[in-house]
Amino acid sequence: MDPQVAAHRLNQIAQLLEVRGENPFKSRAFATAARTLQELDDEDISSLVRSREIARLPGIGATTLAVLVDLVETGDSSYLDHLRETTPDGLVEMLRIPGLGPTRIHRLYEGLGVETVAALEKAAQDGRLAGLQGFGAKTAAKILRGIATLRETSGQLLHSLAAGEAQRLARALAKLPGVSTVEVAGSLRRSAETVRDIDLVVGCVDAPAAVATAAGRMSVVSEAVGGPGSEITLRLVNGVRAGIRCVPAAVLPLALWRATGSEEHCDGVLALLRERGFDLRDDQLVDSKGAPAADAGEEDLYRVAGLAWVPPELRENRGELTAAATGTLPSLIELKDIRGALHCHSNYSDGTATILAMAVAARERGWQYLGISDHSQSAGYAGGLDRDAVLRQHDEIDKVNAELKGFRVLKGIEADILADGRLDYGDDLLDRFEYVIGSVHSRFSMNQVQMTERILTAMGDPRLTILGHPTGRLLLTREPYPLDVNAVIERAAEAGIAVELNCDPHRLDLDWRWLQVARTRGATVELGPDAHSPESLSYIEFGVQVARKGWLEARDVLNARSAEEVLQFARRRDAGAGSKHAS
DNA sequence: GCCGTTTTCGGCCCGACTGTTTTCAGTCG
Repeated sequence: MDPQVAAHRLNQIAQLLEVRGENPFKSRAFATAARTLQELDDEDISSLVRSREIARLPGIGATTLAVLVDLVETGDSSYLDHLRETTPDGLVEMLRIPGLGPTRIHRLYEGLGVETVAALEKAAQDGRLAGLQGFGAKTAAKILRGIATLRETSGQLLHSLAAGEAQRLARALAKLPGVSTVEVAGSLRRSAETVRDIDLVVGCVDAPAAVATAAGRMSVVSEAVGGPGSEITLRLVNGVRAGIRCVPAAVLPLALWRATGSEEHCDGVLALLRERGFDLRDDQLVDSKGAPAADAGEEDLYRVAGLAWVPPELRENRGELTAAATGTLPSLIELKDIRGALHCHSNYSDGTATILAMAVAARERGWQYLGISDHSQSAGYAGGLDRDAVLRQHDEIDKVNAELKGFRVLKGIEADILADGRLDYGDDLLDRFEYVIGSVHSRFSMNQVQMTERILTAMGDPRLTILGHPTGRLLLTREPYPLDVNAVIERAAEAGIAVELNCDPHRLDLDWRWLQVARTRGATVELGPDAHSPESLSYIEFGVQVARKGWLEARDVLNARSAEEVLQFARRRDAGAGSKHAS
């Protein structure tokens, strides 16, 4: 039993309990157990479950253990089956509509017999919803907007989820007879933040069509739609769609190139090829006489087109062909360039681990420093630090630093940017931090003028080092708040403030399209894992991929610098603003 | 449903915002 599959089942139980109106803590207990499983590195938890050892993990108790035992022994959960049979399918889907929670979903079901999103839409349109006790016209309008968002985003997957699915599917495909290699293509290879489906290219020893047929019969497949012989579209058991293209191993590199896209980028390259008398036929590079060039790879293709090789992340037709033709492609940042992280939480606020545990995990990643930036006092929901807690934390950081040789923990804070643009502590306390991240966590419904003014005001504070998750978006669930991002980037470049690329896979904020702008304007970018546990330090890996997509080089990135340089960056800003005050 | 300074049941993230009500419930971060 794969822990991810088990976690998925527990989450399904949690959601069903929610919409059935059961004790919310019961639902949360299942969600907590699911999260515990998600964090396991094991490929298979069967023996852990059979020995009952898994019950020693936090959040797994008698009932969740019974579900896991059922899953391992029968491959299914009779409890989940029972819940599914007695709960309309549409209710769980409604949880994804912003502004609609379990209680109201339950009331709509009881009061109006609404069981599906379509029926909900109808009730919102014809006035029945607004007539229900506790509901009104504004709620109806908000729900209709929410349904529209749901439709736009349904079927899309976060990059992080899709990447995991793609790896699992690739491993399964690699085991089929006649398969030599499996490569991830499409928007996933281009490191898009969300994807509609997974594209894989399969290199075959012979008979690609037979491999495609076999792929359609794998156990993880619920439905297979055959393409023209060697192509097949799969719908997996968990609803994810995957396009599989099977090709002779010899032409894999160029088949992969084509399947990687984007279409506009490929069309541009092909046009240049044709200008020079070459073409691509059956995934082979051919010259004007139609003779195929043996073993041609991606590099050869670009070379023949008169271009430098373009990294997959950049293939979006946003100037990369011109840059490749003139030798001005950026030297993209790599994971090994990262020397530390600055946006991390500890158990002082809503993180799960101690400062020491976080620091040790960071050191194991080969980093030289870790900045702890817990929430500030206004963030009550996240256990924000009051003055005493800040002072205690600084003492603890001093102790950890004395203990860890050759590694440094930095004293940071993620201070809320309040509604009026002030940072969430008085000046004397703010001065005690070695750097300050400012983030918006409340009052999202301001208009663009107000929100821009609020953030620009915060950026006027000389203590602000980094602007955290600048647009507040949550991918597939919450739109960014309205903001004049151009003005913010402009100010960041002028004032020497770093803008964050928050690396949490749900955020990836700033958007990579804006990173390209930030780089052009000369603003520094910080890659923040926003880690709440040692494991989530790995979010930096998504961040680096997205930073590459935004054309960033190591020199553009704050935490690709040493701890001393980071502190200089923070201090220089302080000093500069100080002299301005004096004049 | 899970957990615990702790042995048996009460607490579990808590305050702001929104839209509904006219004092509060539901949702969200």
